Amino acid sequence: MGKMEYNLDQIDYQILRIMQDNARTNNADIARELGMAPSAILERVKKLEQKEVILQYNAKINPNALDQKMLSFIFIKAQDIIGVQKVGFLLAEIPEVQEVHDIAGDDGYLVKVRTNDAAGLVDLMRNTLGKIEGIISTRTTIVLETVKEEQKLVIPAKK
Amino acid sequence: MGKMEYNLDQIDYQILRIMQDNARTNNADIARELGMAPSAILERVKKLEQKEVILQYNAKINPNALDQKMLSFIFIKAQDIIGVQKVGFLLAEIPEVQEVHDIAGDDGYLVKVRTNDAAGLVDLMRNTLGKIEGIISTRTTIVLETVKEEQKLVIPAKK
DNA sequence: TTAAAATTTAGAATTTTATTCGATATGAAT
DNA sequence: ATTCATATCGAATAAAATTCTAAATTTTAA
Repeated sequence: MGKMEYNLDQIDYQILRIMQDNARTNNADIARELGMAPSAILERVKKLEQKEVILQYNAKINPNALDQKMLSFIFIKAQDIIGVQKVGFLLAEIPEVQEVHDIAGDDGYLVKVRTNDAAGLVDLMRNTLGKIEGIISTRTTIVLETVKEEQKLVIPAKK
Repeated sequence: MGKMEYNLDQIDYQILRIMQDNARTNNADIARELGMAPSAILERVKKLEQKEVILQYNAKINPNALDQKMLSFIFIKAQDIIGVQKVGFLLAEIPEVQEVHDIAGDDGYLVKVRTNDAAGLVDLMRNTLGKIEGIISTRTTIVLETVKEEQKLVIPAKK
């Protein structure tokens, strides 16, 4: 698994470029833009899904609309065996935790967390992180303002 | 701006919950699940878009499929005037930069960057970051492995 | 509490899009 | 050249989105 040829061509890239910007673009529009038939686009998209090039479609929701105004990054030092992310998996189970990265250096994790407010963060750290075995220490960085937050990848241009 | 009442009810939350998981779920399916008419769902979704509760729909693309195997976080100390993120905006313009956060503490930014490999990172730092005026210093954290990476928000449950 | 106004919903009609499928083309391997 | 696999097109069909109006519900104000 993971060992696979994706073999994407320029048409795939163009489709990905469009879908990355608006996942609800319909086949007819994509077809028009690429000068192809809608059915051909459909085939391509299905194949991209099947090959797990497109992993999922999601709606980006405004955190403010759900009153989630606080964003933090927490460095977590753990006593995990290298390569076995026991603590990592436990962290990943927490709904407020959006990202968990195993990072080089201080043998630990970098975790991205979204909460309503500072109280929510404190609560999470005390009641949820606090109960995870194997956490040695944490260091929290608070986000004052987010300038950019996207997950768009740079898609190779025509050669 | 930003001062607005979202006034979301349980039905909206349910719709958001569904759309957050799969932005291509059709109205008929949502309607069935919520016991409503498709046209009512359509109205709701349109309103959610209009109120900017739903910000956009995007396809999550597998970074490996585009050979982007390297993920890094860079702390950037800048000489920006507080509240005026000149450097922040310049960083946000870089395609490989997915996130730019103004963080508390060392008056700087936390930046999330995706490149093909280590060489790509070095190249970016030298040729792109290196040309931005006002950057005092950088500290880079390299991600060895990502355990979780989502942007899903915790949606309030029924009261 | 009641009445008017505004909003939301259902359901049918219509338009648009997705999907299927056979025919044709393209390309690589034999 | 022949076979096999893959892609595309284009028409036909199925499904979904969208529009619209009347009825129902909720909100507001009297």
